[in-house]
Amino acid sequence: MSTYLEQLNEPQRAAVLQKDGPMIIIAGAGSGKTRVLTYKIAYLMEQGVDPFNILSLTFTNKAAREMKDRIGKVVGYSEAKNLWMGTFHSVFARILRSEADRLGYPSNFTIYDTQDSVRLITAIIKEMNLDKDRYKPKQILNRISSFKNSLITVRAYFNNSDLQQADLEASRPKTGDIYKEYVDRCFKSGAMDFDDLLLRTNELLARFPDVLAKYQDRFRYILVDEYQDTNHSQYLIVRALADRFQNICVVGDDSQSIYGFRGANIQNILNFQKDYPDVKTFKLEQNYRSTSNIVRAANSVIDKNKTKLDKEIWTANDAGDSVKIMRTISDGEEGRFVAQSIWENQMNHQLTSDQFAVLYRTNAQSRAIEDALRKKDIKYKIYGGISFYQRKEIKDLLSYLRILINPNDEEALKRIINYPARGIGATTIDKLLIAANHYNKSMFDIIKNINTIDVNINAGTKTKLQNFVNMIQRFQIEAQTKNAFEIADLVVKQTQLVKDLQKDGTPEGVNKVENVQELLNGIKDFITDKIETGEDASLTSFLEDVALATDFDSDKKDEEPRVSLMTIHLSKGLEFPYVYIVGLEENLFPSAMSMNTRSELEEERRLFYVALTRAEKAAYLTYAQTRYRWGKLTDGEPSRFLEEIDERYVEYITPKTPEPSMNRFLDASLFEEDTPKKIRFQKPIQKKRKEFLAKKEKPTMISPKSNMKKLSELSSKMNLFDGEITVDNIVEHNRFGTGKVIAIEGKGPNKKAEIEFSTVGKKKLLLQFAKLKVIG
DNA sequence: ATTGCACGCCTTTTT
DNA sequence: GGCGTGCAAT
Repeated sequence: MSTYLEQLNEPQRAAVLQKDGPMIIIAGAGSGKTRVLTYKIAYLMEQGVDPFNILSLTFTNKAAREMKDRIGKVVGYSEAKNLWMGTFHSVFARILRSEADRLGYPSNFTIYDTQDSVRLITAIIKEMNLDKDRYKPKQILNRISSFKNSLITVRAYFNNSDLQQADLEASRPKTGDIYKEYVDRCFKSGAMDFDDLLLRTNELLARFPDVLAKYQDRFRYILVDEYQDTNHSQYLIVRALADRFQNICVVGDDSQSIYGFRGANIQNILNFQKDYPDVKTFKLEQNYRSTSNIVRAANSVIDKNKTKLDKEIWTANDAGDSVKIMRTISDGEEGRFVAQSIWENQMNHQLTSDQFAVLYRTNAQSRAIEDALRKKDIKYKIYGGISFYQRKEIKDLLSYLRILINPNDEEALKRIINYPARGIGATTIDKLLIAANHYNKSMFDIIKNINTIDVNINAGTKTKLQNFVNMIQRFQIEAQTKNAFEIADLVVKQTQLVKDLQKDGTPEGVNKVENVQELLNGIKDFITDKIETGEDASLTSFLEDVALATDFDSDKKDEEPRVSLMTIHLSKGLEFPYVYIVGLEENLFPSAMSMNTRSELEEERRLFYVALTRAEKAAYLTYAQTRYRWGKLTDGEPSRFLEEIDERYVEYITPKTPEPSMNRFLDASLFEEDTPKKIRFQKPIQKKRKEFLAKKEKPTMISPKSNMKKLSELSSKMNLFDGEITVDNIVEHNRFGTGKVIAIEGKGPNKKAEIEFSTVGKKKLLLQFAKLKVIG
């Protein structure tokens, strides 16, 4: 018997050794799920199953790579390489590419991201002369997305009077027409959105029995991780593919189902037994990850949910510290508490930053945490949020590359046809769109034949369009002999894209140039990487990677350790020794949008459960009594989840604030700066829960006068207050070096200084953001 | 056709 | 507090 089997506990081993037939593994948080999946695949291969016949669907591409790596260690890398592993989206994008012609798509179809989809829908709403306040593009996209994930095609929609009635009652009778136009336009553009990757796969398997048979035969063993988060569309794909051999193994935890909003159907896991009556069920209930205080605290909360499978998570680990609950006065103080606490834990226990994670409900919360960490000089990395690839300058360059591959890509074309400005304005684009719709051709086709088609565009503009097409076609020819990096580099040079970014001279512009450079480097790395591993290094493959990459996939190693900042959703599947969960306030977590129904609230509770069970050694839960939201100060109540934790496992602590903060400028951080080493919280105090949660600490008011005095004293000491900077000052900027102030303009937050830097020349900087130090 | 500014909406969460 | 859109000015 292989040695790795000895490393498993009883239920884990049983799950690994169950080779054939349908099975479900209910895997509690931290119960060694990945280990089981890894060994299970290794075991299958040892039993003579060809890796070509194994399909493993994971939640992130990174998880797939790591698992492949671990399997490689057991059975050999050359064998493991042949496994099909990846996310639903990336695996089926690959299959769709090779079968695209069946569906009338080009094999190099574009993948539209959410931004592309929203822009297209916005355009359609405008073209249809509909009120964009009534038809909110994002809302419409969500609705279309839920149609697609339930396999409701345009035709199905128009055959379903209930759906149409619902849209009519919502005063959006044209929803179906928008849906139809959106689908048509995507098709004409040779583009699929995220949901299409699943919907079209279903279409492919349903319409072409030979294709279905081919993949059924190919994927004799199918494993699906995070099964609780699959939606109906994914569920149908899996069921179709597994239908012939029925060797289907799904792994999941109903308590960690947190993607209901994007169509995940918890029933998929709850009803698995109904679909496969002879299913074997395994339960992994021993948690190896966390202290028993954390496990018990988490259990006590999730027990409040009615909808759940029967299981009891337990651990043999030590009790460990209590879960700490911390009340702070503001979101600013919350951030400083987190930073201070991380710093102390690092000092006291000799820990590196990568042992810490800060988790929050919404991306917007990261700001306060970032500010505080930066002030303490603690390195961090943000996952999610606005991704690198969403930035305007990056999307613009990528759009050029997309056009080379697929000239029909309408969204890419609209982005770059007049960027950098070449005198092709909105009016011209509108005319082109109308012609494209009229002749049922793509916009690019119209432009290509601009001289033979009857459009009301003047000769000068026609020449400009001609030049544009010629340029694109030149790139296309070059692309046949050059690699992705050389092409991207050529595009940047020929279009003068960087020059355009440079000419505004602002720090933002500099940053954008750096981003473009980073993208070029990224393409270079991609190519080297793929050539080394013998994989597809084409531009198409790069663009697909970009479209489907998650933040974790680009995770660079050999960097210095950093604190991880991310939403709770993104933290699923990860673990950290020290976890801070911030913003535990009513209307934020649970979210105000999710408190209307029991099932929404239960999903929020599962989300909290996921957050808490990320922690190995210690968990800190914080909430703020006031918080800036939409730029306004708002009051908050402690989250109900705090009260739901069994009191035996928690402890309340209060930050010691040296001076109550009066406003943003007179923030406590100003006072802290020179005493960072002092331990800043009081010893943990156990208070009565109700009393603690109910107590409101009102900041003591300082009279505005003394306030201002204190402020200016401080600022003169610390060079942080913009009032100090005047003409002729010599200042220091952390990127541009030293310079002389030439002029000051604007006031309040818009106050700018014009500075002559010795390195980069004249710059206008917003004092609010440019952390300038007066040095003379 | 481009630029600058005011306004409004925004924030759940992601492939 | 931030971004995109729409409108007015040039």
